Amino acid sequence: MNIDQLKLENQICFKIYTAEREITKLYRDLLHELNVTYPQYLVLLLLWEKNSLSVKELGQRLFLDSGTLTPMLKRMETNGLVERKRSLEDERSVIISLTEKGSALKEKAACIPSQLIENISIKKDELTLLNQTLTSMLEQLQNQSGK
Amino acid sequence: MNIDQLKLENQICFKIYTAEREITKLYRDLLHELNVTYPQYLVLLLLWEKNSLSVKELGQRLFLDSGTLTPMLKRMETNGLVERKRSLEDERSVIISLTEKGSALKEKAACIPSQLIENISIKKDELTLLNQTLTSMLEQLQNQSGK
DNA sequence: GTTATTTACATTGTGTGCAATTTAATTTTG
DNA sequence: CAAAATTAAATTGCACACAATGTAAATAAC
Repeated sequence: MNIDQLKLENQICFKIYTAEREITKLYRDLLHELNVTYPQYLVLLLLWEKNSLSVKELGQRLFLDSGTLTPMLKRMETNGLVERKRSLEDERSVIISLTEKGSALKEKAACIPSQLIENISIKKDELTLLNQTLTSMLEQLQNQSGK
Repeated sequence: MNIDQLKLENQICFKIYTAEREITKLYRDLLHELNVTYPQYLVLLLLWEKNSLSVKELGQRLFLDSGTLTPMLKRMETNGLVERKRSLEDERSVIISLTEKGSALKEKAACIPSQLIENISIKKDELTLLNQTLTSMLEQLQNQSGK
């Protein structure tokens, strides 16, 4: 094993850990006006595509479990962004749907992806490459933890 | 703005967010035997290099503030890994140093970096490139938030 | 058809992560 | 040197993230 790999600064995992927090910080500023957190914004992104989704579906898309989602969705309900209703077909399932207010936020949020890219200011080539590398890394990781 | 950028799956930030959690999960397994969390392991990495550091120095290296570090270091103290002492030169400063137990963990942890790389199973070229890209991205982000 | 198993959420408890504020020590300023 | 400003930690409060467990509904097994 290379001795340099023991140095914190050279560890890819520490970089990803740090990058995640820097990005969340950036989103915090951008989302401040909308009064939502980054994980809540992710939920909204999915609901803006498809007006209602079950907790299970949200969890599958975001890789989050009910221990995280249930309290988060309750906070979003309290803030008037979503509704939570038991499914009629399957009483175990809870359907999350956008309220008018939650739906209306979509317009306010339209500028966020471009603002974000601007702030990251990464070259398009690099972005594509980074995306590819992370995608294959994620596949590895998620297959492994699935075992 | 490209419409595809609105899709969750294409968002680089979501990938980084997800990768961070997958990596932390992987570390959770690897660190289970040592009975430390990933952030605690990061503190130990720094202390294994230099036996004692102030909370401020730890914060600068890890980009964490006292609100995170103070309770975390107290937990590590409770678990017998570190000691916390006020600096004699500057009473505002708290010096964190390794105990025998904390020091001894280094050997047990020696195999972790290689195990991790194995689990991520990324090509060496890709790893180098990923590291470079994240490094420059982090510089951008950290310069910006410093403003 | 009843029992066993599985499934979908909810709950509990622990550990970050960070904004905002407080406290005490040190530096800087006038 | 005394008052003001700065600095280093600690504290408070909130929001994830997740393991472990509980609960009720649906499905599978027999």
